[in-house]
Amino acid sequence: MTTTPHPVRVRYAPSPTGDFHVGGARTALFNYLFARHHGGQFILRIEDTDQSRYNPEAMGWLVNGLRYLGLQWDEGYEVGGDYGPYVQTERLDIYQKYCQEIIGRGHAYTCFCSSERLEAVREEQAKNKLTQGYDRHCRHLNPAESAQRAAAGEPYVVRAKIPLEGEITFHDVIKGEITYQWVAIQDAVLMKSDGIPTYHFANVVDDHLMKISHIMRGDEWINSVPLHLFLYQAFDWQPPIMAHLPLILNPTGKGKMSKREDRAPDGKLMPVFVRTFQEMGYLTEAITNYLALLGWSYDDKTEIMSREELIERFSLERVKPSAAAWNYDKLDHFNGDYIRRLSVEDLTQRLVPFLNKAGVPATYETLLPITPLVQERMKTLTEATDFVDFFFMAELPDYDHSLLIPKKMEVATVRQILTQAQQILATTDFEPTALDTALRAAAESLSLKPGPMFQPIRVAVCGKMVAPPLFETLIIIGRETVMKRLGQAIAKLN
RNA sequence: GUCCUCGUCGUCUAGUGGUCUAGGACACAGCCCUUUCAAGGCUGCGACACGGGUUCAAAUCCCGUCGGGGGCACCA
Repeated sequence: MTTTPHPVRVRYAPSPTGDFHVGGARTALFNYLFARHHGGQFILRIEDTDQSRYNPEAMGWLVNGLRYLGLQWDEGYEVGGDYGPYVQTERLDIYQKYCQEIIGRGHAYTCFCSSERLEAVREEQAKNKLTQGYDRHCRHLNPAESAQRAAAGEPYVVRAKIPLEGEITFHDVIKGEITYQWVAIQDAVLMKSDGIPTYHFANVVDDHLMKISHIMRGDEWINSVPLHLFLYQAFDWQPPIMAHLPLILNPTGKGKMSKREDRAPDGKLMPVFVRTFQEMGYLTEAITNYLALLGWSYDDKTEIMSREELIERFSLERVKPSAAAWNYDKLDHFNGDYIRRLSVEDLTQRLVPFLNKAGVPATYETLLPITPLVQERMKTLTEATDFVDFFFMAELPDYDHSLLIPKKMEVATVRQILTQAQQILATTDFEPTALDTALRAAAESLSLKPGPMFQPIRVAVCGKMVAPPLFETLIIIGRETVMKRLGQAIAKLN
């Protein structure tokens, strides 16, 4: 087996081109768990070598997302460290230096082909159904001559001089042994014509310079490993241990998880950005636990695990090689579970901002007694609004009077129920046992079961069919408001 | 197309030659509890892609087929 090098240094290296995606979050989480498990360093490096796709909002989304997920990095962007800078565009001179070195070592060459020519080559290849790729047109140019042309200002890129034959085999901790024929590998661009390195080059140089011990990244990168290994060899560097994480697939299992937030056939939003999950009220603990289980498992039954347990138990050996489909239902279940595990105080505190944002003027104090009534009914924090809004309204919004009438019940009966309720609630102590006794007795006197008796009262007081338990609700709302709403309901029936 | 890779219930997974008439979770169905909705309890439905080997014995090893996913940019 692979011995784990010490110290363990792993990195999450996103590029600031868009919103922070759950796929990236899972990669970051695995790196984080691995680092913590081994007492190593978790590093955040920014790979912003694509000037054209740079999105100024991306860094904010990233940093907020990582904070929300509780993935504190030890070194890197904003926190610094001994191997900085950690933003690639601040390391351009470093790449230039190594670029000259690899050319000098004869493992890379300058290429003067225009993008027009490259496109033409590709078109020709496509037409003849040949393998796509650079035709190595400039590979055999005389180095001295090339240097002269470059010095004269002719635009050029630098390409890897990939071996023309033979094969390369490497070991991936998750996937095992993998072999590629060198012929299948392109003479990839290392340095773009604007002097900025490509991902491949910057990534290898940085991982080496930053003493990265393990590379954990999405499976979509595995095809670039031969190129990277070529670079390590060219520089005579020791490559890190590789671990390619299984991809996250769409809920349907078809294709890698969408980069955009679409709606399901039933109209429900299917979030994919960390920020959206946060806004919808998914708990850090829940989403993190769910994410950990996408591709990794501890045993045959344990699913709910605290951060500490995750750190203690995580290992690359238990990461599966096959892709996993995202399951919103299961995430919801986890979130509901974690919500129920929260103390009433904690949940109340977390709920207030969500309610306020939805326009419900709840405060910690006013919400505290209500929280226990709704705690076990929520899957997400945003759902709380529907359960508690009527507690905070002076006037109930208009609702259809038919809601007051249970199926198969006469309007006259409903009127009776509400009138009875009015009489009882005018005098009975607002205390659970007293209410229970009085209202059940009333039901019996009307030859009704408690259910049908309570339903019209619930609707009258809450304005909706589904609401928290009745007696507790009545008590919190208070006699005065209850009496008023009962009166309004009766009026509605006339 | 080509290269790489994956293949256990609908989904997430346990399983590394016998303890598997394949275990758990989500979802679904039924029942119980019950003042609505939940939560909870119980039960059920439901899988080793297929075909060949190897072996006394295969979900587990080998080969092939089929199916899925990913890559093939001066993007990462």
